[in-house]
Amino acid sequence: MSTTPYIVWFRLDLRLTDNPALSAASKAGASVIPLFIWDPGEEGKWPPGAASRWWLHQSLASLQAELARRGTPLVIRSGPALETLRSLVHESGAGAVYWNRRYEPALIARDQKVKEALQQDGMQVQSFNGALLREPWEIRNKTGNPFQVFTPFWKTCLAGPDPLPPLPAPATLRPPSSPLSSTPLAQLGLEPRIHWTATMRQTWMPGEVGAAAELKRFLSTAFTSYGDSRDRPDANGTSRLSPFLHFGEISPRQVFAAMKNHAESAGLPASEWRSSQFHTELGWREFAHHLLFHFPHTPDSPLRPEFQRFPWRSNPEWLKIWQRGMTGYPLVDAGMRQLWATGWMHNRVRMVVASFLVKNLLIPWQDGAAWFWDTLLDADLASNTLGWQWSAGCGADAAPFFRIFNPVLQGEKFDPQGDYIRKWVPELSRMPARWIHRPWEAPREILGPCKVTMGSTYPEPLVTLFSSRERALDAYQKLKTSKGP
DNA sequence: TTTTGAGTTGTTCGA
DNA sequence: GTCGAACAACTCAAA
Repeated sequence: MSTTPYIVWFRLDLRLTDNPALSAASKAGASVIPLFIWDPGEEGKWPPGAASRWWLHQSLASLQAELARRGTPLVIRSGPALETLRSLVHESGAGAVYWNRRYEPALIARDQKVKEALQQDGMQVQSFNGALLREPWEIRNKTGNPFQVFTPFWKTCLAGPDPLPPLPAPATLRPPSSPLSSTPLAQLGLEPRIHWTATMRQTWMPGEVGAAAELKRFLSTAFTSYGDSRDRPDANGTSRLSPFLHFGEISPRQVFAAMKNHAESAGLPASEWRSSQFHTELGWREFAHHLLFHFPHTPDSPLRPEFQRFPWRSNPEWLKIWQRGMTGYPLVDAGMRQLWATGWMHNRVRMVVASFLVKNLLIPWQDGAAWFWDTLLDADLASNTLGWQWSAGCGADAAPFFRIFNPVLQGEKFDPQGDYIRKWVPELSRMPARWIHRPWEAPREILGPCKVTMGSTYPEPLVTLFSSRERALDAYQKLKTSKGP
């Protein structure tokens, strides 16, 4: 064992269980100094948005409490990472810095610089994989290139050995001999000044404990009703693990292992649970990171270069109407309002609102991605980029451009009773299921008693589905026929 | 080496 | 009402 303390630099791995950097440091160091550094400026164009900052605050509070319980207080500092690390090394006499990797392009570059500089200082520096089942550089197709199609990518991932079982939380953490100063969490200013987080507080319990509870809740349905109910925004059928996974309050290895155990104890054959729809969702998370790593320009630019020429039409007014959930299409509006109120939106509805923005309104997908980035609690650069490029048809293995969701049909199919609409668009709550997804077509004798006046209590549709669809297909046609750089 | 078939999440149209 | 075809283009792997 070393005679110096080891710094564990916490980033998007805010947990004690299955934390490779923490486990390694607690074995090797004389003591462990858990550190969190707040410097959003180092995250390039993608510092955490308002919703993410709220979650981060709660999650840090939870980590702080867990570490305090073990007698090893979390050190919180703000400022440039390298400078902060160097001064903490100076104060504490630490001999090593360990962390778990991040995959955002700006942070890969930052971490590389930090690593080299600290090594030149004579520090031992080591990074670990705490966020993915497979590292992006491990997976290649037969020609040695990164995959751009999901199915062969995931098949290749699964062909390798199973991920190692999750690490237990270190049994004991030895605190440094003298206390180190720490910035009070509140001073980071992560929580919004205006108080709009009441619903989020009721909906979520950020932190490692909350993550474990959410996983436990979900497991009982993961192999039975998930396949049927995951598409139903009117039911609580999804895993809701995305924010916990993003902040690393639970690792994909833990989820993988829990699913495996649960399936085996239920006597489910491996072939069956490995092809279960939720298991595949873990694959999409991996695929998103794979793509971001190999194609680092994709948060801003389309993966398919010809889409640079696509005739998007920026429209700040329409964008605002979409953001506020006032498009006149109930499913779109319900989704956008759910997002605003809770920091989360059902996956099926995310696809519908994205399709509506980029296809029916022809607004650049980057505008939608930016809004999701600011408002989603689970905002994740890899997943957000994949999702929007998939929706816009300009990404890897993307939806064909002509696949344009019809929000009315999607509503009638996946929210047949209209319960999701009633919850998030209360001005339509009296509408019968027959008309709730198409109120502008409802006869007067229905609207009246339901206290709905189109254009007054609820907006008229912003565009007509038919003509906006034609316009999108026409724009796409032009893209195909125009040849250019 | 070349060819072939399949590929997360849909809609519309016409038979 | 139901059903298949059309709606693109390209990646990837298997034949």
